[in-house]
Amino acid sequence: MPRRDDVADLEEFGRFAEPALLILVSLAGGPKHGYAITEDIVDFAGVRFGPGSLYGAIARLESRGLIEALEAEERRNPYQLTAIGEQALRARLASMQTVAKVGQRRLAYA
Amino acid sequence: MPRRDDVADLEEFGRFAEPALLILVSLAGGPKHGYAITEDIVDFAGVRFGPGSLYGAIARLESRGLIEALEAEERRNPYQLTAIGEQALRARLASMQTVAKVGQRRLAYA
DNA sequence: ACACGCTACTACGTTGACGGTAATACTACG
DNA sequence: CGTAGTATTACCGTCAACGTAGTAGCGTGT
Repeated sequence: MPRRDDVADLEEFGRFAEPALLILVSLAGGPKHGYAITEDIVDFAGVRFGPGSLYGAIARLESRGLIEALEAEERRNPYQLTAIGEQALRARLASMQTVAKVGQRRLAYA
Repeated sequence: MPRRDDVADLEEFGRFAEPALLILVSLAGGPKHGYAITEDIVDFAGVRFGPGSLYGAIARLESRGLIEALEAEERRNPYQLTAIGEQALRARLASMQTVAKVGQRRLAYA
């Protein structure tokens, strides 16, 4: 039962996909390789990244030590969260929720 | 220019300030001019934007019809959310919370 | 045996959002 | 009258985001 992105038009202001964050969230569910991450993100966020966005973001996350490569099997390059990456994700999600709550409270009184 | 690998900077890995979103949240609390928006964002998000980030983002938001200029008083250029901007913000905050919840649930089982 | 789609990437090029610095100008305070 | 705060415009470099194209193995049907 696929829930299509019917609000995609509204989401479409600017670049707001935030590949890096979504990749971290995906890896929070366990190690995955690139393609599996893409599919996972489609499932939980309704956004599909092209290879350019995906592997670009993965490379940046790795160079910053937020994720790390596991041993490659066949053509697959699996990655997992590092301890730093997990901490960073936790902090990031918390501040996201704070902002979201502030915004929603303000919208309620508007 | 304090660029270049500040790895353990958990609060901001990469560019994650998202001026546009924070400006919309700020304006959800009522019309404001640029400087007031900056100070408001410092209060509720703990982030201070330089003029380049702020007025750049404002210009983009206006050209996309998410915010609109009010009559200027003295040197101040106040802005307010448009109906589209409000809808967009609502949708955006909702999807942010969804992602945040998925992430936190996954981290809990890790 | 061949085409087709799915998997899983690599390589490359563009662009514009982001964020910094500098400059401007007005006001208020001691 | 210098300094701090207010409020903005102008300018510019950088890199994340994102698209497109190409490569290549595997499986399934016809």
